[in-house]
Amino acid sequence: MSTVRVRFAPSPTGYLHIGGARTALFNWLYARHTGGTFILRIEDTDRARFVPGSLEDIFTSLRWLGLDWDEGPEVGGPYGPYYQSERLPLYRQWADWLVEHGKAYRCYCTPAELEQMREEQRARKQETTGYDRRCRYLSPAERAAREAEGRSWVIRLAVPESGQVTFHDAIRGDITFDNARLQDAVLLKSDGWPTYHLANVIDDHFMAITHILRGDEWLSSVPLHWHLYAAFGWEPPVWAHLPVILNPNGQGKMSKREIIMPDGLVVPVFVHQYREMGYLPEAMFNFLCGVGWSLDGFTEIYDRATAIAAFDIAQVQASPGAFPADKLEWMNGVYIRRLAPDDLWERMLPFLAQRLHVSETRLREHEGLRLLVPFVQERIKKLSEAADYVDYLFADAIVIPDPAELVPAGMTSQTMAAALERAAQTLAVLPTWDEPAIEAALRELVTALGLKSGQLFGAIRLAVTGKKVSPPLFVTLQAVGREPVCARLNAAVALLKRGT
RNA sequence: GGCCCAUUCGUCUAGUGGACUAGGAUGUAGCCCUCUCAAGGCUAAGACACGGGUUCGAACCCCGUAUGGGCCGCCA
Repeated sequence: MSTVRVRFAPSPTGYLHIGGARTALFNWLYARHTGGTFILRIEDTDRARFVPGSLEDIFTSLRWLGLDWDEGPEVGGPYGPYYQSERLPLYRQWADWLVEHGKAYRCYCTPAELEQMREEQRARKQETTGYDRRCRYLSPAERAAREAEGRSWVIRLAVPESGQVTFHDAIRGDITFDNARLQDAVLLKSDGWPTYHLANVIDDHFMAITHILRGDEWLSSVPLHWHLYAAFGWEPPVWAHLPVILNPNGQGKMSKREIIMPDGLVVPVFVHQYREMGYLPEAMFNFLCGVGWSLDGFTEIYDRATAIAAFDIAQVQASPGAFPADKLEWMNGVYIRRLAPDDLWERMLPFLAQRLHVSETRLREHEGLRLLVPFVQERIKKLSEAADYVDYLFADAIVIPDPAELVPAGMTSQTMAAALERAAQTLAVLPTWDEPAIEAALRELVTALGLKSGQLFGAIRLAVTGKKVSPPLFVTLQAVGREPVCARLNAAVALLKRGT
């Protein structure tokens, strides 16, 4: 029994996309499930579309998700090199082999000629468009003439012009195509570099790939690949075409750039963007598993080991699905709440430092901040949101744009000013400055003044934090500290008195 | 336009001929809790695209229609 060997084969033409990450994940899951090998191969045959930095991004994003590769860049392996740009002689050798054996041929058409041909086909409204094989049946003399002219050429595969090809897809079952619809695809470009089709088939063969799990957009090129394997006399691997991920609104393949939803919500498409927004890698991993696959139909939260144990290609969804952005939001919140407070603290620090413009060192020394972490934890869905719940800790003074908001229904500026004054006086002389003492004192004050707790507490919250929403009040006051609390309360009192 | 793939609550999905009065999750709405917002608990509405077959019996098998998606490059 041969061991499973799967690969993720991105091209460095952009940052790691959510769709690519899901493809990588399913390959990785299958490898880990079967005890097989997960290979990373870089398909850098399109020099024109190379994007600087994309390679590094692919590596760091994969590692961030915990998708470690057993063979490939930076780790090596017995089937290298793992960059296609370093395997050029192989492709040329086998392309020539195909020509020598009559399976492929040199085509001397220029891009301009091909464009003109397509133009004519469109004008005629021809049913089948594409290369008309004009160079396939050149006589030896014609061929020699073109060679003598020194014309550049590409190598095209000579696919059968009739008959059918039927192949098996591990997710969709048997699929049949008519050969008549196939193109004599270019295998080797005029610059001597291979196209995807050639390089992919040769590498998969020589890297002993057993299963190809890739995006659905490749399904229609399987017949071509099938004929390539046949021409070489090689055994094809098992194909499994993963459903494409659609935009969150279900319309169209997920964009290559960020998506703006009708309600203004921005949905990023690159893995690094999610990392930067404060999504947890374990949440992202769990979430991605659920796009096109389901553990058991009812368990939503599960770890890597559970996913690995249960993963099965045959259970992968065949139909395309929208990117469930709202579910990711929820799931990240679940993972944040599950974190040990110390763990969350460490992960939050870089985000806080960036948003609050305060050094991590100073953040670490801030006892009040540390005190609020558990309360922030159950309120945020992304690490980047934490700053919104603690920024007032680092403010010199609180700005209350609208003093009227300090005064709830049933109260006046005067009564509230008096109440806040009493609160400040009470808190100023509390024997101890901690949450139970603060709560006891303020609840007592509420009773003494004949108020509802919400009336007073809401005003104190606004006066001290500048916000209507914050972590629970008493621990928030403790975190802010006695001096600033009293100062801010008194500032609010002054504001109210000035307003009347 | 041609070819190929797909079609279960708004969305992600369970379901592989009888256990389906179609399950879970998210989202939405309501209630409880409550100092705000969350979290948590409870409840509600919400789907087998349509039409034909096959079968004692169909979400599940077959055909057609519709709809969605993918591909038709010297891109991957």
